[in-house]
Amino acid sequence: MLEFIKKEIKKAVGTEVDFNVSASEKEDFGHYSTNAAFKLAPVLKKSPMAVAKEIELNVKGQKSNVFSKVEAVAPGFINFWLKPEILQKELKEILKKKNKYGNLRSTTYGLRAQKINLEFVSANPTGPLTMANGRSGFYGDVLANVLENAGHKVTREYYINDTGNQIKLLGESILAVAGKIPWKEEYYQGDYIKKLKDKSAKQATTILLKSIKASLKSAGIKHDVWFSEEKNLHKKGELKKTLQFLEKKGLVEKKDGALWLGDGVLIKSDGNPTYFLADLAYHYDKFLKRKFNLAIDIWGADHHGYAQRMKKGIEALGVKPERLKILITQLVRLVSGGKEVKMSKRKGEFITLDELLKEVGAPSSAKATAGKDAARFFFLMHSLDTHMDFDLDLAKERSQKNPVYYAQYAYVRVLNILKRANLRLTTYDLRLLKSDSEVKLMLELVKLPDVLAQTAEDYQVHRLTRYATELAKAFHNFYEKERVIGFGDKNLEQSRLALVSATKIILENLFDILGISKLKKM
RNA sequence: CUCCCCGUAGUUCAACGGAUAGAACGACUCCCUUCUAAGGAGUAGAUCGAAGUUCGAUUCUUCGCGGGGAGACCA
Repeated sequence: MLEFIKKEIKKAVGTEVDFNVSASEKEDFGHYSTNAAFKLAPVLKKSPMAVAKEIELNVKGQKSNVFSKVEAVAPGFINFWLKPEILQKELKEILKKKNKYGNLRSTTYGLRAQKINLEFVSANPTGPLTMANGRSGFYGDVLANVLENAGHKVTREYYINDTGNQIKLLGESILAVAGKIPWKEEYYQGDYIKKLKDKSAKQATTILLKSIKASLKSAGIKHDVWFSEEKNLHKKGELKKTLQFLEKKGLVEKKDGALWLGDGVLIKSDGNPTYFLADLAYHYDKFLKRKFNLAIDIWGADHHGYAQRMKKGIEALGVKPERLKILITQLVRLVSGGKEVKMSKRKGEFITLDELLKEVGAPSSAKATAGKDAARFFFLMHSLDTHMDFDLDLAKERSQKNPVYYAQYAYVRVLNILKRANLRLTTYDLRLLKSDSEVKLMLELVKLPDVLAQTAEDYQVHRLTRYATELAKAFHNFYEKERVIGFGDKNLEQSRLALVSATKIILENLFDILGISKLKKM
């Protein structure tokens, strides 16, 4: 819809200039508004208001005018009201395309389909998944959905660091907890280590990885590829190959008995490879062997300092650094009783993802997965840059008020109406839909493609949860104001049923992308 | 010491450089003989400070103040 309106306005603007169109938040500002006059004013050396007036006149003079009202407003905004036919036509489009509405593959958004590798979670198999892993897990899962919906080919990947120092430590920790070797400060603690007694490091890794997979499954987070550092890189000699590749290019230096690439060590003076080299080999694999156009890595803020080195590293591999996008998620702080509780994986002090899902679940619900939706929505509401404060007690208390239920309840209401209705969507006349709440609902419904397109561009996934709340609000409002079934007017009833059907479609498409359950009853 | 992120209603968070800064929860008023009140209508309530750029700054720049995170031959 935005693109469509922009095109219309562009005709009236004439001059080539970059401007914005956005859906208005207030009724006074029309359905949509633009800042085109502000952008054009310096070019024409006129005041924004004068330019706005001119554009207003041009729009009004157009033959195929799609607006019922155009208004230039001080200091230079132009507000647009869509003709009802335009909205009605779009509503028909929803009813026709059904679950394909919002799918950008077939639209004019002009996105070039890319082969994308999205790597997320990738927690070391040295302990259970924590709730912080949940944050990047939910985010990555939904981002993948959004990118796929935009027509990209997405591989969801989990990189398993199943070799190296931390695995060695894990093995020693198990022995130390059992009293077989002396204790060291850096060892892992926690009950789960005790349960692993008599297991070798390798066995323990396998067991822990299994539990990680189980946690992700119950959280509804999907991965396509489980990439083992040990099997897919070390055993295949990929580190050596990558090192040779860099040496051939003359980029590797020897200093203090170690091999360096820039300011990063590739091979330690004891002859062992570093994580950096393994990571380079991994990205060599992503870009040069598997030929992804774009790799998106989601990392925790505790690794952000490493991003710069990684970018330089892949540049050394001959890959343009823009092809690697590193998204940093800020850490989740755990708060209890107003005080921060330090989480430490090593010390075994953390809240696992499993615990979170269990605690946040609504007690009234019989469904075991109830917490899944609440936790997912909670994390997805926040931008990745927020330093979230998470109070488990508060979360438990508030979980019943989680906005996810607000959205799901709207869906339940939709289903109830349709269940009771004698629905024959052949006789409806959308022109009958002109009350305030009906128009507002329509305006929300048609936003879906815009919201999805923007998110596929800027990765701001939290926009989707906001949209879900706004859409639900528009529907609840409509539900309250207008009766759909059995109020006497059969024609209007059919028209409203069409509107409700369209709402069902949009909610379903949105829930699918968010990974939220489509509850039939609440 | 250097670098990165953050600072917005009582609380948790939104706001491509745009209009009267939005939601949710909490507080306070109202609304269930009608498709589930897990709902609706309404009230009160906020940009850390100081300069600068701009027609316009929560947003950009600089400097403070406060919080979080980095700065290994760990991963």
